[in-house]
Amino acid sequence: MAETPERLSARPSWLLTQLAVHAHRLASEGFAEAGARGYHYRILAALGEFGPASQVQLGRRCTMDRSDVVAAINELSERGFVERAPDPGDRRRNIVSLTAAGHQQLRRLDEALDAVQDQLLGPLGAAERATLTHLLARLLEHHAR
Amino acid sequence: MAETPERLSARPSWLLTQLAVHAHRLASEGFAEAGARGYHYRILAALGEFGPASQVQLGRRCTMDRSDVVAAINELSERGFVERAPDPGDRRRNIVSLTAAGHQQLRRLDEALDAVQDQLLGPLGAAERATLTHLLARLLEHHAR
DNA sequence: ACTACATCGTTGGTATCACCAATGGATCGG
DNA sequence: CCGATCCATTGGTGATACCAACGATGTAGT
Repeated sequence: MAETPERLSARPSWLLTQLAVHAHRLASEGFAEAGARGYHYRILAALGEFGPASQVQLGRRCTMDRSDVVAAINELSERGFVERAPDPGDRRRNIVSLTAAGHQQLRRLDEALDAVQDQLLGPLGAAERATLTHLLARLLEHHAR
Repeated sequence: MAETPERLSARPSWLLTQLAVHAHRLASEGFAEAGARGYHYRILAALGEFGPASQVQLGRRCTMDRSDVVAAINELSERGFVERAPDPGDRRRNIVSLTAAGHQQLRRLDEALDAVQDQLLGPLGAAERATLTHLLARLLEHHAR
């Protein structure tokens, strides 16, 4: 009983979106322990890898809308993880950069997210994980063209 | 430029959730042409495959919260796609069933969703699609245990 | 130089999905 | 018969993903 209709369970779009729900839940739980959420991690990750950036740049790198970047940075700066400074070369822009506490938070969230991968991929062996990752990466690149 | 941080792009949870965004967008566009959304399709699909059911049953089969089932059925019944009738054998329950128009809408949405699968899986060959589907199905079953 | 256009941050929305708590009516176990 | 449970419903919340519009600023065309 409580069977899922085959119309759903046989379709890749269903498998993908439903599994994403579980992935999102696992990640959210990990982030919540550090008082963060997905958008915060994206911003911190982009700053940690590419260095200080404008908010539009962050939006592009994180696949986030500009308005959502504003809110995320507000929250991150309230907690002292990032700093906003006016760009002297272009006064329309803000330059957002990581603080020391921000680096620390990023490392913390990194660890939490690593644990999530294992939970998510659960019963899959190393070769299967690689296959899945590769297929997903190809598809994502195709759709993000 | 506009590169995605490797912390994100290298993680299966990121690939999965981001690809799910694309899948959801494609499906939503398909559904929108018929004036529907995901929850509506789930309910129609469950009714079409398993026949009339109570709302709790529908919630279990569609992975939906009871309160969301209420709202979806309200909208579906306003459009004449489903009917609510009291269960004579248990007056706590409603028996929800498909109308003729509901069957037709289900077929319509089925076609739209089939087209979505092709768009979603884009560049993948048949064997790759099967591999991906199989891996996703195994993981989903694991998490839905 | 002046005008038209584009860009950036910001505000203030909307939709979808997922989930939770509480209520009142109905049913069932003991 | 009474307490526990089940069901539908109401009324919320949070996260993600969007969109439109505004003012300030910068750039390009003429």
